[in-house]
Parts: sequence; C-alpha cells; structure tokens
Amino acid sequence: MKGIRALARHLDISIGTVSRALNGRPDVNPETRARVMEAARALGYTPNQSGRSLRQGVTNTIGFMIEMSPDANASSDDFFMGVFEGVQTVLTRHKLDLVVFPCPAQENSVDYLARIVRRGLVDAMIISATRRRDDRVEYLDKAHIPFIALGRSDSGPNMRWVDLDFEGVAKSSVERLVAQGHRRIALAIPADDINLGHVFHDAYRATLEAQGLAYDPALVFHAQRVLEGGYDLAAAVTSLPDRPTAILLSSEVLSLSLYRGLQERGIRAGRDLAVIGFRNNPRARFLTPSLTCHSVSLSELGQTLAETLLAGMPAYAALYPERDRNLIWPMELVKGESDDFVFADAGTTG
Amino acid sequence: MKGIRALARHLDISIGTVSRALNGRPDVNPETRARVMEAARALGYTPNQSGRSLRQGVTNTIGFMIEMSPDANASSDDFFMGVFEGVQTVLTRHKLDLVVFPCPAQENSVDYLARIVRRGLVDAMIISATRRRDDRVEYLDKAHIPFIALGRSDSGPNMRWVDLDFEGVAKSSVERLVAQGHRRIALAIPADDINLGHVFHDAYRATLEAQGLAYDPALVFHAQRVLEGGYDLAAAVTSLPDRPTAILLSSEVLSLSLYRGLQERGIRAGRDLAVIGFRNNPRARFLTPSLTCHSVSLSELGQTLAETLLAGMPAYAALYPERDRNLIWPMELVKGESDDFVFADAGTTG
DNA sequence: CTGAAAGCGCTTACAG
DNA sequence: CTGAAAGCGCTTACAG
Repeated sequence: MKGIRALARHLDISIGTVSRALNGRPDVNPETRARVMEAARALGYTPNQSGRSLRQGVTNTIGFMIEMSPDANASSDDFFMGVFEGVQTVLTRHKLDLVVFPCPAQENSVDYLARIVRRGLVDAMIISATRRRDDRVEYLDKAHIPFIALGRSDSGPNMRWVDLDFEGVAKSSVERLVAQGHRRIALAIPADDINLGHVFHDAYRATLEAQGLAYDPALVFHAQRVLEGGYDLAAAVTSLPDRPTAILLSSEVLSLSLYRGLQERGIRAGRDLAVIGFRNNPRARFLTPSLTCHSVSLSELGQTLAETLLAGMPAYAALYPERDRNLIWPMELVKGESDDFVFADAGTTG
Repeated sequence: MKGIRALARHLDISIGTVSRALNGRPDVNPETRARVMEAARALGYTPNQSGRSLRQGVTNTIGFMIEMSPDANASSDDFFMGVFEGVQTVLTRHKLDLVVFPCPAQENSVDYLARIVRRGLVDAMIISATRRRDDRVEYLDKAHIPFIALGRSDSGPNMRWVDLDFEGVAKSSVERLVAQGHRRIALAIPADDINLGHVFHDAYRATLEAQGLAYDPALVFHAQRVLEGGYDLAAAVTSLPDRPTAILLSSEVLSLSLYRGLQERGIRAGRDLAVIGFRNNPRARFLTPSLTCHSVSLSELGQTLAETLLAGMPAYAALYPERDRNLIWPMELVKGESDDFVFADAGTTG
C-alpha cells in the first residue's frame, strides 16, 4: 500500500481527512491537521500528480516551449535562463510549476505543441521565437488553452504577448548613428521568418526616412541567427562597393563572429565600422571593442510574461486586473566602445 | 462528454476497443483499428496523460533537471541544448518524452528534485552539474528511481554516469604546454564544489609531476563559472610575482572575459600567455586569438547519456545490454591560435 | 469536524 | 475480436 491510503491507514483516519488537511481546507481539526502534516513530512508523502490532475482537471503546471535549432545554438546564451527565473518567481506565488518542453529540431512545432496540450500536461503555455505567421498561435487559439507568446505575431490578433522594444531599439540606434554623422547604416536581420526581424526592419526604415535618409535595400543583410552568422555577415558587408560606415544588429549572437570576420579583412569594429548590438548580453562588455547595446532585465521580463499569462487564466485573472494583453518591454542603450567612430570626412558624405 | 468516451460513442464502440486499437494491441480487427485511428486523427484525440499514468503507473516521461545559477549564466551557451537534442533522439525511439525542470536558484535542489519524483512526474531523471558530494544522488539512490548523472560524484558508488574526459583534457593540455617549453602552467578551476574541478585539478597535478615539474598551489586559481569569471582571473594571474606563461581553463565560459582582462593589462593572450580552453564552444574560433580547446559531440554525448539511463530501467534494460554504468566521454584537441607561444629564453626557465 | 462514496480518463484482465 | 467492469490516486460534494 502506498500513497494517501498508506498515510491514512498509518494515522488511522480516512483518506478524505488526510486530503483536506494537506490541502489546507478550513474544516479540519487543527490537531488532526498537525498530525497529518507531520506524518506526511516524516514519510515523505507528496500527492501523486496524476491522481490530482485527473480529479481536479488542473495540472498546476505551466509549460514553456523552446525550439532547438538544427545547430542547437541559435538561442542566445543565458537569455532563456534569465526569463525562466523571472517566470518562476511569479508562478511560485501560486504554487504553479514551470516545466520546459524542448521541441526537437526535426519535429513539427505545432504537432509537438498539440501533443503537449492534448495530453493535458499543462494548464497554459508560453511560447517563444514567434513567427510573423505562426501556426502554433492558431492552434492554441482554437484549442482554447491559455497561452502567451514571448514575441508578437500576426496570427493572433487578440493574443497575449510581451515583446522586446525592437522599434525603440532600432529608432534610437539609427538616430544615434545619424547624429554621429553616419549616412550609410546597414542592418542585420534574421534570415528566418521570426517576427522581430520584420518589426526591426520596419522601424529601421521608418527612422531613416524620418531622418531624411534614403532607405537602401542593399544595406539590409539577412544573417543566420547562429554564432557563426556574423562571420558571413562581415564578408557580405565588406564586399559592398560603397561600404556602410555603421551596422545595426538585431540579434545578440552575431557580434563576436562579426568582429572576427571584419578583423580578418583588415577592418576594425568601432574604428572603421561602427557597430551597435542588440541585447546587453553579459559578454558584450568583454568584447574588444566592448559592444554598444541595449540592456534589459530578463528576470523582470519573465515576471511580466508570467503575470500577463495569469491575467488570462480564469483562476487567476482576478489577481491581475488592469493588465494589458500586450506589452512592449523597454530596453535602454548602454554605451560601449563599438560605436566610437570618428569621421575624417564628416560633411562630405551624405 | 470528451476524451476516449466521446470518441467511442462517436464510433459506436466501447472505450476498451478504442484504447486497444490506439495502443496497437494485436487483438483488434484491422478494419476497426483503421476507423479508430482515422477518427482519432480527425477529432484530434490524444489520450489524457494523467489517466494513462494513473492506470499504467508509468509516465513515459524522462526529466532533465538543470540548475539556474544566481546570475543565470553559468550554463555555457548551447551546451544543454546540444545534449537535449541527443537525449531526445534516443527517447523518441521508445516513445518517451524529455521534459526539462529548471530548479530555481533560491530553491534547495534536493527538495525540488524530491518533489518532482514524489509527485510521480517522471519515470527517471537526468541530473547535471554533479558535485563531489551530492545530496541529489543520495536522495535518488534511496528513492529507487532510475537516474543518471552528467558528471560523476562520490555520493553514488554504484550510480550511472557519463562524464567528459577531464583527466584526458588536463593531461594532454599539460603535456602539450610542457613540450612547448612552458614550466609555469596555471590552472583555473571552478570556485564551487562541482566535481569536475576536483577531477581536473588532480589530473593536472599528476601530469605535472609525471613531467618532472613541481606542483605549485599558487598557480591554481578558483574562478566563478560565470562569463565575468575570466576577468577577475586575469587580474589574479597577472598579479603573481612570477607570472605563469600558460593557463589551462576547465570551463568554457571564461575565455572571452579572460582575454579582455589580460588585454587591459597589456598582456596578449596567445603571445604573452598561452591559453588552452576547455570545450570547443562554437565561439572559440571567433575569438582573437582563436582558442585552442577540445571538441566534443554534444548530440552523441546526449545519446549515450540517454542509452545508459535506459540500460538501467527495467522496462528497457534488455534493449541496451553490455553497456557500462559509467563512461568517460573523449574530447579531442582542436588547435587554435591561443597557444602559439614562442619562448625567447627557452632553456633558461624550468 | 469526519467518513464513505463517487468519479476524473484511462488501460487491462476477464468473459464471451 | 469486442464489451463490461475494475481500479490506478486523488479530491470533493454529501451525509452525519
């Protein structure tokens, strides 16, 4: 015999009373409750989750799906770890658990997601790396399961999401570079259909035009979001007949290999080509030149992500009123050395 | 009505037959099976996992516990992603699912682990970042749940583990440096009690002595396994009165900040101080100088980890016979530029 | 305040 | 080859 039955027999009371005691129901004799709690602790009893879930219709588990790229390194370092930490901070308050589901690269992401949901493994899902058109969003919408995306998408007009402020980063970066005298500013966006690329691209273009500069498609480069991506990017950028004087990165993984690629072609980042990176990855300040980029608190981002999700779950909505379904998360420029660029011929260009 | 009952009613057969058809039991009319399969597909039916688990006493889920460090960046880049991929490759063969449990930094890791196990969330566990004395190992041993560790430990004499070849890396690195003329070779090991530090340290010392060189504790540095760790390491190393001419790193996250720290002190990695890194992280070749380090196939490591775990699970053991409980995973030196060190005064030292 | 019983969604002997 | 029934471990009305 095991489980709650063994515990009840051991205490010589009914399993119902054990359950009520353990679950903090008010209608239990305080003395009985104390005995139950103590016995549970001593015997190492924790209710079986399948039993609970089946009965309650709730798993008390929130899933976080991450995708593993073919080369398993598109994900940026500590990014998800930081977000997980923030998410958990909030979930813990409600005795919810975070479990991470890594979608194999070769598996269809909707099939993978649907299987998780249909099997009843989670009460709600967090998805990331949202694409402009994203089948996962459509599936989750139809399945009527609470979810939130880290990254907006066109596929869910009413969906909840929290996203980084790509517009703000693109705008402030372009404005900063223009103020420094740059006229030919390149942009590196992801080669895949991830939505942030579109958002970043649009804001880059709009800001250039607002600054009276022509948008030149030849200056927009598509880089693989892998660590090696910056190396090819360096080759592409330097092979342009009329080379840009600055480049804006929309992914944090590219900078190291970009530096190296530039260097091999005799071009010094920060001196010959200004570089503004995206996120203030902890590595940024150890690069040479250190990378001008944008800071963000991953933990706070994760907390907001979790709270915005909970606000959409009937059982928790009341605890998180007046919360917007969508939120653009601000990022702040952190000055590094990579855009210390001096124009010898300022005024002759542009 | 929902679940298997709805599906059975829709097909006008019993739920028992639906279940048998779906689970590939042989005693089902092929035509009936086809109807059931088709209806399940069309209606998007997948058996509820709580129901299955409760009845079968098995979850078909393997847990992988990872620890989130306080600063959430001790974990090295793509390392776990690569391992997950390999693990999943094997688990998929057996219709097992991998789920990742991120242990919050502030939570006691044994409590976290015990909760997962006691609630019956998994059939087996994979743990990582094993410490020399590790309470998790002791708990899992006592709980009689199949598990494997990525990293050996003294706490489980009979436990299963797969570990990287720290001895081999330390030995070949020291031998290589000695052959290049180095006599003062420093070592950076983790500041915490993670077992790899001890293993690496012991092998470093043994190899030095085998090469007829004195072991000097002053040359052993304890570095935080965080991205910033190399920066402080650079300060410590360069402040030694009799500076080493080479340094060996036992963690892959330190190199970039070490380079930067050295550079700020006017010391060029690879020219003034030879550096040999640990794992051939995809960043290694983009560093300047590119890092001499050791390659490992993370996917194959993950596959072996999974297979060695399955070999210890009654239900799968027969499929993986003649498999050792423990395995040291080989790593191979990849030549970079960081140990291109030329001795002006070779012969006068040592 | 407590106990007995029902039932969550499945799978699996068992009977036919 | 199929159906009816038991039971996995819980929680929760319900009765007392």
